Amino acid sequence: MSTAEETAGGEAQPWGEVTPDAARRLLLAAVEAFAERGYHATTTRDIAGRAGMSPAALYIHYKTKEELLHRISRIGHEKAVDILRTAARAEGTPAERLADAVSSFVRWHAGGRTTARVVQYELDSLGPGARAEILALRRQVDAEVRGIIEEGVRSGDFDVPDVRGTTLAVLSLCIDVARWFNVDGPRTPEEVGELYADLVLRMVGARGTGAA
Amino acid sequence: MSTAEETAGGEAQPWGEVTPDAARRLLLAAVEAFAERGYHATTTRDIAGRAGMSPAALYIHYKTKEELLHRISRIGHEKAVDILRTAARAEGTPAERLADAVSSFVRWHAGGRTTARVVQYELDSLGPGARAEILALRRQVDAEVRGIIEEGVRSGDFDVPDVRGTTLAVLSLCIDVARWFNVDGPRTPEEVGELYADLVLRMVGARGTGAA
DNA sequence: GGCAAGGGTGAGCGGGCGCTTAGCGCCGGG
DNA sequence: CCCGGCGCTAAGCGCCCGCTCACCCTTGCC
Repeated sequence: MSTAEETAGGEAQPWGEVTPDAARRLLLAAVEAFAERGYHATTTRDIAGRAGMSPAALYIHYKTKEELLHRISRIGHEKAVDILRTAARAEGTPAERLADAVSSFVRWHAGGRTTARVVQYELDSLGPGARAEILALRRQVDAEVRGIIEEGVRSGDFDVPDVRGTTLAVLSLCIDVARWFNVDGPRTPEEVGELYADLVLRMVGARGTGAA
Repeated sequence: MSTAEETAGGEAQPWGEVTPDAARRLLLAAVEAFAERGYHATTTRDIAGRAGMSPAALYIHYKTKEELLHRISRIGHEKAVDILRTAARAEGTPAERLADAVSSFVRWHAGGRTTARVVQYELDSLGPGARAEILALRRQVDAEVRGIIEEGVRSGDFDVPDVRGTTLAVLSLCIDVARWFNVDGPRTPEEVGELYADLVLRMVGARGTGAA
């Protein structure tokens, strides 16, 4: 709520639940570093330095460097599922709910690009156990979007020959925003969210909304 | 042309132009290793080992590990520009050319996922000079696709309110294929190419083709 | 005021990294 | 038959990595 919960990039995040304070600062520093240089190119000394602490301090709160990535990834994926679930369970036509889901999901990827980058692109750096846990959350993400599209097809609002493939494409489009979005670029997260909601409605052949 | 130019994954690549033979084997080994584990997590010992050589052999043909990535990235991007340029300069309606460009670009990302992954996702691991060179090639990629869309808008075949944004979305969709495509999955590169060409034609509001 | 507990530090260990160097075997030309 | 050069290897250098350990300073309870 307050600006104290935002990073320099202006991203409000649900890191408030992470305690104690030093652990949260380390997690935030790790998100920044992983997003900038990638997990493997980031050193524990760099993370600790960004958090204003000595290299050894990291190991008081986290067992390994990988635990940091795991924690970040799980919190991020839970947030993603939450965003999509909220949109999917809302009232309104399938088209309205799909547009809402896409625009808020895109806003999250663009506005919280730092976090989203780590969440979406550093999955392979996790060990087998942690990766399996995250993949389960990803299946939930897929299921929420597919649910909206299936409902639109049943009600006749959408025209989609390949539901699974189209779901994949819609999610892919949203996720890739984290790769190319630039905070200093010409578009705001809100503008990209609107544009993408429009494009997705076209992809599912929605009648009478957005697409002329 | 022959199977000798293909990797175990079955990807035919233009690595034929790379000589001598040992240099090509090292480059191929680097592509595989970078795609599997990422640039920073790959060791020069691993690359040399995959090519069946000692660690020191690498430095006879390449000055640094980064030069390997640079070479791979440039060859890959040149191929990408070539694919899109060929489709853009072909004969036919804008819709036909856009569908062709998307389906062949997607086939390249899916079929040559190993190479495409390195080309699309390891850009940040390059130094400033090399990155600038590659970014110039990326602008050519963008220009080719934008050109087709602009032409379709002028001729009235397409309905696109935001040409730059839609171009970005189309390319983003294609590129992200390299992230999620799985050789052992249910879809062939050709099927994904067709599906995506259809989706893109819907995104640009193409009249009378593909989208019902 | 004594003291246990816990967050923090400085120094450093073992190891693996990118890269170098001295030298070996093979092969074509005189 | 000798030899120069090239492709390659074995060994290893210096560095920095993830992580540990012995110790310190603050805080709250009696």
